[in-house]
Amino acid sequence: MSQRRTTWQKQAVQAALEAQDGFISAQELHLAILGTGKKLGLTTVYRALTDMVEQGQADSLAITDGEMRFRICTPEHHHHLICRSCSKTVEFDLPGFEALASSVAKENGFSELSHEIELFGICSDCR
Amino acid sequence: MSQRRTTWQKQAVQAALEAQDGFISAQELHLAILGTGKKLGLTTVYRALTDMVEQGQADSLAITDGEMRFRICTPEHHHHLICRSCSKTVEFDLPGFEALASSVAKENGFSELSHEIELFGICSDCR
DNA sequence: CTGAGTGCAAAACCTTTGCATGATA
DNA sequence: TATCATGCAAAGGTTTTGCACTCAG
Repeated sequence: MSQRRTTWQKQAVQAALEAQDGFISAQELHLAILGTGKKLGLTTVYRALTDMVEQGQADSLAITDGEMRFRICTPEHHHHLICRSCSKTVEFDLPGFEALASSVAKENGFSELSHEIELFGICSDCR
Repeated sequence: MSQRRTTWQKQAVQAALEAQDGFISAQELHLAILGTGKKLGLTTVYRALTDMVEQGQADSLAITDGEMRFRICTPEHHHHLICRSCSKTVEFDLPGFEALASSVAKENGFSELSHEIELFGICSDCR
């Protein structure tokens, strides 16, 4: 597909994504990088993110707002509770949850289950 | 926000959505309605769906393909395993999963937890 | 009657693609 | 040098908005 050359643009995208601890959209990431003084095109951000997802270095998630969000793929197990109304995201830890999830995934022939388990609800502020 | 008048167009959208047993995009829903002989604008479908989501009559879900999907909100508890690669969706049942999910949601002040719990992975065909 | 709902077209939006230029190995 | 990557602009797709018209209440 390509030989994956190393460019400062790709490194900038990866660095900017690593600096985030949650999901971020391509547009936001682009602005964040521009904010650091580096100047690169939005197109490049999209292509770098697509590459990273293909190589398993990043996860992508679509929320109900028209933008796609990306996140660095880490071995950490994060679970998110996402507010359907304001998109506020809360991390939580739930022992046993992951085991249940992966067992059901295996039963259905699924592998590489996302470490991101997303639950959607309405948060207390929006209730 | 509005006085929610009853029109045959809204009824058609709701009926078409109820006829589906899974998620369907606004575009597909529009085509489905046109297929029944009824003629209405795509704009109206979007507005009807937005209304239904606001009133809690429908659930919306964004997958990583650029289209938003909608689904009638029923008391049934469905869980989905979604393939990150081909978007194939498998329903599964996992006793105890829901209890865990709702308990963690309550602990974090979240209510109206979605009955749709989505797990993302790679299915056997795409592995 | 009155105003919310509809529908068409145009706008806005995010994302992808084409192609010439610039940079990497 | 030979490719691959970048970046701009344009295209592509979905969703939203403006506005005159229609219809439910």
